[in-house]
Amino acid sequence: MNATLNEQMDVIRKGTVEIIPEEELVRKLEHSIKSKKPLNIKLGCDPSRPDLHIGHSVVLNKLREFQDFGHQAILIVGDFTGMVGDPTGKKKARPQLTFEETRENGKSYFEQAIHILDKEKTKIVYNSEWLGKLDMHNLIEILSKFTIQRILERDDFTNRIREQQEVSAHEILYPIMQGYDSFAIKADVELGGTDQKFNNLMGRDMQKRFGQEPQVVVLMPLLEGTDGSEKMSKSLNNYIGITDAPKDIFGKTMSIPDVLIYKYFELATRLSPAELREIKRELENPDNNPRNAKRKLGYELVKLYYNVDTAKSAVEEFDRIFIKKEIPDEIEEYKLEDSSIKIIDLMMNAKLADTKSNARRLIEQGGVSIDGEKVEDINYIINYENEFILKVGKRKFLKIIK
RNA sequence: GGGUAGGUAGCGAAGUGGUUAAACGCAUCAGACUGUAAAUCUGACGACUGAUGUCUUCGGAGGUUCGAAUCCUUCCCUACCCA
Repeated sequence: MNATLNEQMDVIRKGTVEIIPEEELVRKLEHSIKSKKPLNIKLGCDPSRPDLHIGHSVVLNKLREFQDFGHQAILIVGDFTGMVGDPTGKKKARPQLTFEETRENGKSYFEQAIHILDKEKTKIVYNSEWLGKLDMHNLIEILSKFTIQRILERDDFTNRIREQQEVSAHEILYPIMQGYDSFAIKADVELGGTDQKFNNLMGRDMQKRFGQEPQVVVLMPLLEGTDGSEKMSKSLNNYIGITDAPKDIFGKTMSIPDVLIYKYFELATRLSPAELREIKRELENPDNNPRNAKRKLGYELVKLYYNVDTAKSAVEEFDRIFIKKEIPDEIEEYKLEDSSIKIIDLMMNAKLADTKSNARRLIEQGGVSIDGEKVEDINYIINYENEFILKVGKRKFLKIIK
């Protein structure tokens, strides 16, 4: 807790879309510094999808930054909402989770999140602890403080009503419940993606109406996935998982479009504002190859989720394969059963192609080579003499042994 | 319960009796180029087959027809509207 107000604000402001309202945050921080009391930083997490990717990391990184300044991180697992089954959005109603599942998912979320967060300074709570205890009287008391108009202001609801899509009655309770969470844990700050704006503001309202000092809402941008256009998500397969293998984290990073490089630096790494300014300057200089910036980005990400050495070897490996076009130093081995086999069958057996047509296609298109020599003949029969390297496409290597 | 619109390959979406394994877009994969697994360009993209070719697909099941994703019957499912 030694950082000054300006130091804290400089870091906290980094990458945010909106801080509502910023003056209040300043005031809270001032007070916290003076009284040496940490702020309660709230982050709600969805209990249904436990696979974290760097899209989730945007908000977690921000939380970590707060922690590093000595503040108290509180992860709220929305198990109560999870048990009800959240139908929000256009997708089908989410499956209702059992109590055990919500605990399991919460645990799994936590285990992944501590790759980013400071374990010692992270509190994890389940909102059923308080929501499950409310009775009808309490609910009526809460509801009486809000109007339907206010709740329907949420874009999502307005749009769906206009488009004549259904809005379930209990859905309007979700913002209320989330807002109540803020009250229950006395949140000073709530973090969220821009899509959470309404819900997070609801927390402010709730606290005000119950006579508590309202939280400040810190909104982070949504991060586009490796395809460069859609929001990162597992279902679109454009994600970089925080538990992905180092070479995958690095490789996927190298495949993001150039325009996203800075955004990733800003949101997915925890570089300091000064370091970010340096990156920005380098990117703006046309003499610099953006590849190098991206290489550094990949390095930073691997370092974040593994360590410096792993990050270094990921870079070296990449250079070797894609810049020098050599072969990687560790190649998976495949044990050959027969001493003579058709190339197509070998590709099938080794799972380098899912169908024979596909294997044939790869050969026809010149994507297959043996020890660096392109295979031209679809019917090529391999007579095994010595171990050799089979390469399919740009990045699939297999050492064939016997 | 009634009405309407639909269910086509990974997704989106054409096609409404015959060169239709099925346009097009996206995604994917390969190649070229490059500054990278970026961008751009080219190609492939149901399965099997060395090639010619063969076989199985258009929600399910039946049927009409020389011939159906396209017509008929029936069943299932989805969306919206009315009650």
